[in-house]
Amino acid sequence: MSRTDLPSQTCTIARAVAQVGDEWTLLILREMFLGTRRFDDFLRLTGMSSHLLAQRLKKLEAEGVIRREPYSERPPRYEYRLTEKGRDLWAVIIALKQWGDRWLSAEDTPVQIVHKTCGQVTKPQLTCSDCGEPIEAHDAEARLSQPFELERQAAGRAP
Amino acid sequence: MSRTDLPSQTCTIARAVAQVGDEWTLLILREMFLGTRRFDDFLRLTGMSSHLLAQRLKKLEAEGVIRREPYSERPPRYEYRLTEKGRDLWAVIIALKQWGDRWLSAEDTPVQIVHKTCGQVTKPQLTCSDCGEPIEAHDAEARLSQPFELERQAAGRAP
DNA sequence: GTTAGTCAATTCAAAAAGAGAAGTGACTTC
DNA sequence: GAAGTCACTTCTCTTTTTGAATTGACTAAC
Repeated sequence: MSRTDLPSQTCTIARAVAQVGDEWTLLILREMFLGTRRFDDFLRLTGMSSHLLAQRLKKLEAEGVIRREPYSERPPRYEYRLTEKGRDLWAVIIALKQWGDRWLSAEDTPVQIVHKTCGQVTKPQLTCSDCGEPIEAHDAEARLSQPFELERQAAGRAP
Repeated sequence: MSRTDLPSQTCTIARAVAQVGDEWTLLILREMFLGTRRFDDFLRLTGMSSHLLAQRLKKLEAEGVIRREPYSERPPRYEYRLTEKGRDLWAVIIALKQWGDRWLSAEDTPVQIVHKTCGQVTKPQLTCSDCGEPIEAHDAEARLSQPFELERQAAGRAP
């Protein structure tokens, strides 16, 4: 199986990975959340090649994660903005950031998150939607749906 | 700049992306959190090539995300387990899952998360560590450290 | 005591993706 | 009218990925 088959999987993690789970896409999203909107700023700030950037922006637009908007007619100029679907990826980027801050940083974190509502610097954490307590890997148990369970048992075997 | 330069960046998101931000690594992590431990189960359940799997497992081991442990001496057999650093990536995988469930799923979610402490099916959400309220992109403001800000201004220009 | 099977890989050739430099077109500013 | 900006596209070269086959150290079945 190749990466191009990921979108057709049942697993929603695999599908999410197919849409945004590569190095450059994640960096583009980081820049989006830092307020970057323009092609050459993405180029400059991510260091990726223009070829790749153009390709990824097209893919993200086709998926509905970002939209391309003219901000000048003459000369024709475009900028890129997150859609609601795109903005919803914030949790993914923040989760990566928290992990990076904890495990990969020598000094202080390069980016702090301020919660506008309460005004404080915050370290967003995952909490249970039911009881509100913070939740980590060992507090949780995964329960597979029956179709998904069957699909997994069948995987990799001759039919 | 190539992907191989990502680990040397100041940004902890870029560093995190360099360690775990690719398609197959994210799928391996999904399997880890579902309890998969053995080489051929990863092969079967992710559909990736054995070459890639061996390579990624080595990289993750070198980074300290997983560890390789013998579970049988004769014949020599190994299994892979998450380290604490690896288990801490749970938030990333869950964030991807929630996004996938919301935006990419036709039917019910294939995987439910049960909070062992309270016994309920939960949809983990990011909350502010200070006030405890749920937090999303528009509630937050990024504040860059000065060194990082300067690095960004300098990026892509001749020195 | 062969023969088949399991598991954890490694090897190899072909195909796909990425990197880096250069070029393009529609303008604006000096 | 020359130079610069922005949003790309094109080109070649290199690296990575794919997919199939193979290996080696065993065990279990006949």
